Order: sequence, then structure tokens, then C-alpha cells
Amino acid sequence: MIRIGDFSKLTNVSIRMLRHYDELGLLRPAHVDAESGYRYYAAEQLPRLHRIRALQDLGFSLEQVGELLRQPLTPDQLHAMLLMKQAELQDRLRAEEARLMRVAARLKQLESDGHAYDVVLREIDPQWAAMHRGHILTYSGISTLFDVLFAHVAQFVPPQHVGLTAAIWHDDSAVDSGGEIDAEAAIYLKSPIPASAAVRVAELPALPMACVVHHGALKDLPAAYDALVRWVDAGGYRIAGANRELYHHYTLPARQDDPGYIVEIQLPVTREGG
Amino acid sequence: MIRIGDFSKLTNVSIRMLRHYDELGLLRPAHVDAESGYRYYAAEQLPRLHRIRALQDLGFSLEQVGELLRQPLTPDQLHAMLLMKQAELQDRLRAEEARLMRVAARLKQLESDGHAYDVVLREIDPQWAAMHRGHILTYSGISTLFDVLFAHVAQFVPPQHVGLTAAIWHDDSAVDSGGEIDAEAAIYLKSPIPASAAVRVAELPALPMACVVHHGALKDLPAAYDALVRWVDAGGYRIAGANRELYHHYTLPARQDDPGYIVEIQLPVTREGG
DNA sequence: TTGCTCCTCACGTCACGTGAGGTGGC
DNA sequence: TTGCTCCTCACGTCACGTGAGGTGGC
Repeated sequence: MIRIGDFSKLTNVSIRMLRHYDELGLLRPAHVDAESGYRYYAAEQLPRLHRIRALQDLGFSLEQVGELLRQPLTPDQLHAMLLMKQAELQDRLRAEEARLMRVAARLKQLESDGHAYDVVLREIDPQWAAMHRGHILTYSGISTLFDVLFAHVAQFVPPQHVGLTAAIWHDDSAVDSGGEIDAEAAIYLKSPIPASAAVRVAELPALPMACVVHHGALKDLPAAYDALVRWVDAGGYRIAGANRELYHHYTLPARQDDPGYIVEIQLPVTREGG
Repeated sequence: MIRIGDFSKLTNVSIRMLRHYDELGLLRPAHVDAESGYRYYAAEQLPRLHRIRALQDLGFSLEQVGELLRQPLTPDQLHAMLLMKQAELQDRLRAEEARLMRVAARLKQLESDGHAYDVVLREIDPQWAAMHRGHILTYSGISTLFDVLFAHVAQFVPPQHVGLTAAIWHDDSAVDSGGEIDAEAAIYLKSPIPASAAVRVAELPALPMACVVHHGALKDLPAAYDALVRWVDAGGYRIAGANRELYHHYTLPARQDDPGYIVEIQLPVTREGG
């Protein structure tokens, strides 16, 4: 018979945890003194304790360990459970790797820019919106698209119920080559309203997006895009669709130098090969 | 001014957490109604919330985030912190990888043996011991070493204070080639006793060991070794020294068929390349 | 006999989720 | 005016560590 302190030293399991296993019914001491409550363990209990620690190490919670000890699982069932655990651990591993890459990206950003923008990856919720799409020559040309859109939306929603305004840039690589920009003005809505020939009403899909908030003049927006794109590259992501600009303070007409703009850029991304 | 519910939707941060950030002083609402207690946020607070989430994502606790927000850390200091974080994450990553390999090893073991032994990796504590080393022809020959050892130990420690008995196998590959075995009998002690020409008294070093408990006849011990070695291989470890056998139920002379033995095998291991 | 060990509560961890019970805002 | 939103507690999570305050064992 081994006292709890010795058993603890023998196994590197703290006294506190041995008591906890007792309480949970995972490992009852071979004998408990009725008067003093002292727990006495037997060497024969070592294999069971080993099993508990081994299962825990494989990633099972103590509750799951308890079930595994109670129920006579067939090798096939255990095999299936372990395969699930394996998949779970692989996911966690990928997540850790991604996080590590993000830290590396941050380090890189710090070295080149001195750290200005905070990029966050998040799952954007689906969002109802009224949209008007067109080809424009310059970015600020989007205000003409908004004019059309506001006129339409105003028919169905009182001004104070109009949601955020956003731009969706379907393809702005064209602007560099002197072509037109495929842009879409959007107004977020709580619920759908009727559409028209010019105005599309749809629910924007939920997407994982890399997001950054720019607070300053619109003319400085490219720096935010820069940070975003570098973060995406360094983090091992890939751009996966049209990006959105949310205007938290939108004032028409756009004044390029007004330092009061707050614009959130959202860029859909996927994991490389995932 | 944005109400907490809208701000929550805007940022994918739960209302509960926005209140929590308020409480911790990480992000105080731009305005709090004195009468109702309603929190009102401003779009200007979005960058700060983004920073909070970004730092959190890098692995900082909210308390650390708070410090980082309060103190004007120089880029160099931040760089140093991120490097530390990176190292920390790399460690965690390695640990996750090792765990994953252990799950894979368990799956393999299950496929071949139908799952019998539970191998556990643990840090063995340093341990005072009296030891007597010699070359023997068969494993059971170790009892002659124990005879010498017990005689010596009995001079200094009363029988009820004698600790566990253990065998240390310095090189047993020799036995397969018909040579002698370099073996050491050991008796664990609470504190050192005087040594002699034949008996060494030393503190066994703390080591990370892969451990398995065999409950059964001594002649079946090889199966436990088998499981241990396969676990070590599959887990990407390497054997790093002499293994120990702890006899939790030791009876002299050794009877190979007695099913009552409880023997813990401890095998020092290191990570491949670590 | 004196320490040493063991006992049973019980609180703290950390970033949240999820109520209960009540009140203000549009 | 009626829901809807917001408010403040407060508990639960999960595998532990760390006391406090008291008693049994060698």
C-alpha cells in the first residue's frame, strides 16, 4: 500500500490530481482508511494511471478518458476515435502554423514600415445589400454610382434606416493599364428591398476576410492596401475574390484630403492549398 | 455614435467581450449615457479594436495587450517581444507535432498489437540511489548484484526505509551476441549513504523518459520493450542512454513465471534533432 | 512527543458563453 | 405603446495550483 504522497512522487502526478481522479471516479485508491480518510494506492494501479495519462496526452478530456475506461471499446471504435483526434490535432496544427506565419508577417511589417496597420482575419457575416455596378475611370468616379443607388434605396427605406455604404472592387488591375474599373457601389440593408434594372438586391455571402481599418485621408488608402497585401502574402494566404471598402464615415462628395475618413478594407482570402 | 449591438455586428466581437474590454480598460466606449449606462462607440475606435484583436491573435493575453496599448513601446522592444512570441509558438508547434505523432503511433500500435501498453513521456525526478555494477551472463543474474547491494545498504538504512529496487541496463545488446551484460543493480534512497569500493552512491539525473508499466510475468517483459521501442520510433524520438527497470513488487529470487510482477521500464529519450 | 503527511473545503486561472431579472429607447 | 436593446450581476468552463485550517500517523 502506497500513500498518496509516495504515489504522487512515483508517477509525477500531483497529489491534487490524484484526489481529482478519485473524485471523478477515474482512479479510486485501492484502500481508503475509514477513520482518517487517508488514501492508499497499490502498485497494481500503476497501469491504469498510465492509461489515464496516455489518453489525456492523446488529447482526450478527463471526461472522455472516463468513458474510454468504463466502456469496453472495440479496437475499431478506438481506431475511429483516434482518427478523429488526429484530424482535430492536424487542424490545430495548421492553425498554429498560420498564427506563427502571422507573427512572422508582423515582424516583417515592423521592419519595413515601423508598424502602422493592424490586419485581422475574420469571418464576415452575410449581409443584405442594394448594389449598382458600373465601369468607371477613376476611383472617385464611384460617387456617380452611389447617386443612382441612393435614389433607388430612398424609395424603400427612410434615410435613418440606411446602413453602411461600401464599394466592391471587382477588378481594379485595369486602372493601372489605363482601362476602366469594374466597380460596384453598395448600401447595406437590414432586410431586402425590391430591386430594379439598375439596382441589384442580394445577400453578400459570408466569407473569411483579411480586414484593415484606415483612419485618415482617402488619398492615403494605398498604404493600407499595401499592408494588407503584404500580410496576405506573408501569412501564406491567397486573395479569393473582390475586395470591399466599408465607409464608416461617408461624406459625399469624396474629399481626398479630409483626414476624417474611416474606411475598412476587406479582402477575401483562402489558405494556400486549403 | 454606434450602439453596442451594432458595433458588435460591425466587428464580429461579442457584446459580452466589448463590455469586458470596457471593464479591463482596453476599449472604453466613446460615450456612456450617465442615466441608462448605455455604451456608445465611435467609428474612430475601430482601429483600436482592430489592434486589440490583432495582438490577441499574435498570442498575447488581454493583460499583455493592455500593457502594449498603454505603453509606447519602441519598434525595437516590440520586435523583441514578437521574437519571443515566435519562439514560444514554435515550441508549441513542435509539441503539437509530437502529440500528433504520438496519436499516429498509437494508431499503428492498435493495428498491430490490438493496443496493450500505455507509454507515457515524463520528466523523471532526480533520485538518490546506491548502485552496484557488474557484468552478468543472463538477465536474472542481476540478483547476485542485488545480494551485494542489499548487504551494503542494510548497514546504513533500516529495511523499512529502503526504497524501490531498480535495474539499470547499460548495454544489453551484448546479450544477443552471446557476450556479457553490463548491468547495474540499484536501490533508491531518500538521502545519500556512504559508498564503498563496490557500491556507488549517487543521484541519478533527471531525464525525460518514455515509460511503460508491465504487469505480469517477467518472461513477458520483452513485449513491453517492444511496445516502448515502437512508440519511440513512431514518435520521432531517439534513445538517449541506459534504460531502467523499476520493480514495484520485487521478490527475490526472481521467478520468471510469477504473474504478479509490476515493472516500470523507463527509457531516456530525446527529440530527433532537438 | 514532534514534525510530517494527509484531510476537506474553497478560491483563482482566462477568455469567453449564457442565463436571470430588470429597465431604457425608438 | 410594444418589442427590442441594453443594463448589471453571476455562474459555468477545465485541468489544474495554492492556500487555510484542522487532524491523523510514525
